Amino acid sequence: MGAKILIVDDEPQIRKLLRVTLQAHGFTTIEAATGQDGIIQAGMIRPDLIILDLGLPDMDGTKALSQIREWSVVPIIVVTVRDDEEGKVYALDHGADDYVTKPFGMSELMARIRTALRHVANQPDEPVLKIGKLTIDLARRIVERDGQPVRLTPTEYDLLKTMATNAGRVMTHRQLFQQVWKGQNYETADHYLRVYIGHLRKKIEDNPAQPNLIITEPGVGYRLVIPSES
Amino acid sequence: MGAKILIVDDEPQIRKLLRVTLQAHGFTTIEAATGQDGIIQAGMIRPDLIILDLGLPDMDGTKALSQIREWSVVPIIVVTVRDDEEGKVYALDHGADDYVTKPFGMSELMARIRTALRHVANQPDEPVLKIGKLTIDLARRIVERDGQPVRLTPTEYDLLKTMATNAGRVMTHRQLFQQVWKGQNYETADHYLRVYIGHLRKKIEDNPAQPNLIITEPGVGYRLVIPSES
DNA sequence: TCTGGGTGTAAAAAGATCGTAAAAATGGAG
DNA sequence: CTCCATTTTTACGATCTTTTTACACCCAGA
Repeated sequence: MGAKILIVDDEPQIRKLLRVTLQAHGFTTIEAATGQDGIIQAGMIRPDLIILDLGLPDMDGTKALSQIREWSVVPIIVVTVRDDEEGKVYALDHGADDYVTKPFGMSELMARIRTALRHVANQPDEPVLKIGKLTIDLARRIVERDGQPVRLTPTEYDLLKTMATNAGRVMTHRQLFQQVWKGQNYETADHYLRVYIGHLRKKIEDNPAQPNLIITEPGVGYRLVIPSES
Repeated sequence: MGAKILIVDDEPQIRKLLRVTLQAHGFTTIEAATGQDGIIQAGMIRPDLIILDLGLPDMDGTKALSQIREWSVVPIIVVTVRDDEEGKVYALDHGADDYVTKPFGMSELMARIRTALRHVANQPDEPVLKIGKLTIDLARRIVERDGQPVRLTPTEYDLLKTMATNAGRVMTHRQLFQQVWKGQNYETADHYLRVYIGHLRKKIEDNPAQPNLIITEPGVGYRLVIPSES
């Protein structure tokens, strides 16, 4: 996942424990020992989640909570030794997204972090390749040319995909063949390629007879040019 | 505020306690004593939040949790006597938004309810999909075409649901089969698909012979097109 | 001008996949 | 047990892809 998590706690051993565990779960961690520093870091780094200890030396943790909430909706999980119900209610009503009492189980905290992150779940951007007037949406398996969808057969699509993911680079006959016709022995290979390159050109080139997208490198292979070149 | 809250708990005295307290705070309450009834109520009433006891007589509470999560993003606060960490992690990772252990303080629960409601306050997520002239109400399990209800068998519905929740995207044969025929081995799979895609087309396409909703991507799978495309 | 490797189109044959109807099996309700 | 809706299986023709075959091309170099 790799979300950035800001740890605001004055006890070094707690910070270390959190840091190690979080990093073991694939998160990136930033640390702050004081409320003041925590607020600054929250503004600078823009973490995806904040773990906030209420028992800070320089200021009341709830103060830090309120200050961060003035401009940010980042999920904040409050972690504290105080177990009084009043404190929980206060923190939750002042913007905390969860409240965990020390000592807490690490796996529970991790689950609560996942839950909090889920609330702001904006699914990661889909990989969309853009090469000139060509758009290739790998997740949706959609190819568009000037916004118009282009119908491709599986082999055509695979071929275009491998060239697009290596756009600007020359792909040798052998490389293309092995990527598209997986695990078949190289026989009439470059003839297949010629046929399918032909199909592709007919479908995505303005003028298939004079291709300016799929360039042939004689004796070597083919190359999908990226727009800056002509 | 007046949010509707569904209470799913088999103990009448707990339900009463929750009902009285919640109503005192201005909430509207609905009650269910069993998991089965809870799931039905969740679909019928569309509560703004659900309080779910895991210790239900008729079914495992986590089962109910998962079922509701299939079509709804309503906040669910799990309330239970079980205090084991494993259970907490499991529930949180399966869609619960919070986990409170009995006995709990009422004011804390109220604060956690307010926090949970805050999360969905600014993202009204209707569990109703609209794709062209097709309307799919995931909560009520109702499909309409031009306002006319469409009768679907369970398998047909599951198939349409998985395609609709991934509208615009190509679903491979394998993906569709695993979603709809859960945990069966891939054998005559794509044949089942052909048959059921045929059924669906007959029921939702204007002209089943020339489908413009469920289009087949030969060699790959099927795609439910979203209206902007033709 | 002829020759030959590498290349580009077209269209055929071969092969795989797809759509439909309808029969057989399954399973739940009464 | 019987009925009925649904699912699974069977069968076959239609359609789409891939592979194969055929031939024209361009451009060196002899």
